[in-house]
Amino acid sequence: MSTEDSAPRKRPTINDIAAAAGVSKPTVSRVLNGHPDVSAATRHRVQEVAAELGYVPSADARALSTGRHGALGLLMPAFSWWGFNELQYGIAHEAEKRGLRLLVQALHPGDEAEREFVTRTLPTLPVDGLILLMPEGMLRYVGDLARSGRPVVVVDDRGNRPGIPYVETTNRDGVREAVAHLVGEGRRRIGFLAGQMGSAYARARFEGYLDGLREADLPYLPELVSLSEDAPVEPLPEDLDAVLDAEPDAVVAAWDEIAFAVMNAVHARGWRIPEDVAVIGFDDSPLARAVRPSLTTVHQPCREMGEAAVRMLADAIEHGTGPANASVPTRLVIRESTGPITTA
Amino acid sequence: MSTEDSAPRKRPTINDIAAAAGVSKPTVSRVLNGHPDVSAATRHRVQEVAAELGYVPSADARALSTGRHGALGLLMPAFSWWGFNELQYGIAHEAEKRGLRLLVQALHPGDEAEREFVTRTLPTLPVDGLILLMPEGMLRYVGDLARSGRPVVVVDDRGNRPGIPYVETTNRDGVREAVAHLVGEGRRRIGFLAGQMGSAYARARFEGYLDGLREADLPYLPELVSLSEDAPVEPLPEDLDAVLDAEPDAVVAAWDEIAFAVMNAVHARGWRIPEDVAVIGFDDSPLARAVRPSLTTVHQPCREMGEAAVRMLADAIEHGTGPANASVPTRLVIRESTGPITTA
DNA sequence: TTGTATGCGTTATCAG
DNA sequence: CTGATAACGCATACAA
Repeated sequence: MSTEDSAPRKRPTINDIAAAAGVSKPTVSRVLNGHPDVSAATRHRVQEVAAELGYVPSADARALSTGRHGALGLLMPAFSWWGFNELQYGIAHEAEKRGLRLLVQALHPGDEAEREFVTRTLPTLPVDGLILLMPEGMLRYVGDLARSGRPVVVVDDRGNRPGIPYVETTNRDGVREAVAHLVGEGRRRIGFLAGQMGSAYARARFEGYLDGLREADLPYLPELVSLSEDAPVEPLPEDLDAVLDAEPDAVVAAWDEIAFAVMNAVHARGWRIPEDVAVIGFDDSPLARAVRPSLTTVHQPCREMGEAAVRMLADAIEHGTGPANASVPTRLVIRESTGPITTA
Repeated sequence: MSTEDSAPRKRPTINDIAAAAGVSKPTVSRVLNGHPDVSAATRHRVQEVAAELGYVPSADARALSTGRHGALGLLMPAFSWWGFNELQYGIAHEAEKRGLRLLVQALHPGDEAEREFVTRTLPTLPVDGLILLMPEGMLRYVGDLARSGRPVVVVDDRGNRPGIPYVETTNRDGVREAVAHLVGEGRRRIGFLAGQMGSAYARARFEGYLDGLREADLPYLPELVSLSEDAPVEPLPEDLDAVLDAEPDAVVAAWDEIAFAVMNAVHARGWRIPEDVAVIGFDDSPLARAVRPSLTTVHQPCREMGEAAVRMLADAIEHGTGPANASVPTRLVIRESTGPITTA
């Protein structure tokens, strides 16, 4: 019905525009790239013709000519992470705003695969910069990454690499606020539970706990704290029990998974949440909202972290900016697992 | 310490290789692309020199020359989905195996944004094919997508578009098996709960329920079923209550969220799971494992679905294969919410 | 089996 | 302000 051909013809190039507009190729290029030194008349004509022809630039040709790919790469680990979806959306969104495409590269576990990746596939990626997501083992190679000539940003690095810029969240402050919230509800025996402490953010959150106590002039009671140096992600059941034996009226968990374990243990003892003991987590993973009672927790702004990472990377690509980390603020999300204390 | 320059020199091109190996450019190209008509001697020499120089091909140049980008695009919706991480990992993995890169493009909600996307940014994407993930509103434009000249595959299309190949899971069979499992545990009054039925997979799962009943010679009891035509994602509380009032000894939920709602309602009545009533979900979302009791559910193989999508797309790109859908098999994951019946 | 010439679509350099 | 011309790195006819 319309006048368009249904057969998808060859895409028009700047050559076609040039011919149709009666100007030269470079002039078209200048117009399309917004260069100032073009007469208003020709600029107008060229734009008109370009629109009429349905011109879309060739990313590949541009990349070849400029030496820049106009894209950045996201290296994703093999394991699933609750915040990945949001983080990537933030990255993709911010990248698009800046005219950058997003290339995703899956990382494979295992030494062999990592080495192979760094030496073989990494150099071939047509990207101007890299975002490395919680690389775990990859961290050993992060130096090589940086040396590959392209700027690198690490998101939520566990144990920051010197010289590599990273994006984190306000781990310390977030927990401090959480403690303050509990104090405001009348809690005085506030416990802290963490699993493995091998990461920078775990230590930061513990510091935030101490800050919170200090701020409220509460004493540090070792029996209310478990840092399970060598435990897996969650604290050992006996450590958890030990803390509960000390009868806290609130527990701050270093991350949500721990909070869920706490809630189960508390329920098992027949104690009520939040009447007898309040529970606060960290992350605001999807589970936090779904669990009963729903979990008050420190929201980790994954989408914003992704955006920040892209901003840093884009700056580094354009102005060769050096390492300048970013710390995206958390936000306390109050749900059902906290509330005024009821127990004597 | 080593002999390498630390200053990242200009990347070597096939020109450099040609010069160093004393052959011509095209010869190098042929060797690198595995063309047969090259003498073993030169082939060897070229490969040696290429390795020595640390040559990596330029994806951009190759794309420009061949007219193929060697990449495929994943269109991701703005909302979070529990299976996205796994799905994308499957896509990325399979794409890499086939030497394809993965471009991720975020979709923005809203009519204006969608139209803008299809007409402006979509044509510029340097990809040879597109994977469209549960596009919701985008479905209106899926025709335009296909007409853009590049093959398109839809993952988990709700209400399949004619002519557009899609990847789904065995919704019908999965539920049938779930029912069989319940029957095997002695359940006889098996209910079925769904939220909105506007999607193809919801209807398929209901059919599976009917299949299961039929297979076990169980009667279809309308009072045990709620299809809430116009409800939101979860069924209305009154519908749920109505089904429970009919005293089922098991409930199959069309997806996990519904199962969680069922579990809460069952607990609220003081009934035990699974002793009094068993519950089975569909999806195997992360919550299913975390909830107490953990949820028996039909596992939806997101990673495999991603792999299948890439296979279909790659075939379509290479051989221009027409629409040939894929159905990836589900797997029943038995956890605590089912078990032998105890109630009289 | 190998080399020459040319083209892919764009930007950059340099005259005019 | 504009237009020739070259260059980006690679692949492909075609000729040798």
